[in-house]
Amino acid sequence: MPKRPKKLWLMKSEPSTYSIEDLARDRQEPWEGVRNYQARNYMREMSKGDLIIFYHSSTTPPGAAGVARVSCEAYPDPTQFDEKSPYFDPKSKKEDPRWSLVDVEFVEKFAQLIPLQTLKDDPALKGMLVTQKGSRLSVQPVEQKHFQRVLKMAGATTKLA
DNA sequence: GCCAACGTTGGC
DNA sequence: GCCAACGTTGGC
Repeated sequence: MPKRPKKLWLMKSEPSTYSIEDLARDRQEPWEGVRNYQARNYMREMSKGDLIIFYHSSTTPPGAAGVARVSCEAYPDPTQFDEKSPYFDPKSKKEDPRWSLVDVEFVEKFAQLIPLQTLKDDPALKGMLVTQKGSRLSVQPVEQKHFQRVLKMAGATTKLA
């Protein structure tokens, strides 16, 4: 198998639903419930080993909370077929599943959350999707220079390969 | 709680 | 295929 460079991502979660602390406890978690095609397509591009900035949204303040890692290739999200799940999708067919997910494993929790405003104020992060107004996408690609910069701001121990 | 920015749905 | 209505995300 040829090695390919790791891709880098940012994934948002409301900490009241699932936080970096929850992931630290669980070690690994299926990223259920993404119901946006663009976000789904990005998950389908992911490979085991890709690194993720774990972002806390809809909280005060929102911001980058830690680092996670993709732990498997995308597979069908089982909650789309579960009538009792809030993520149930009656239009999705078993033989042609509409929604995918990846499993995500804990890597590191930042000593301190890096607030969105701090990310926005840093000229080195100009162009990073999450700092742009109206960016609602819950799964986004991150450029290496931006990922590296966030790690540095956080004093993170994680190193890019 | 408000509302801007989008994505989705469905009538036509 | 257009687009109005509606729903959701997520910062503030």
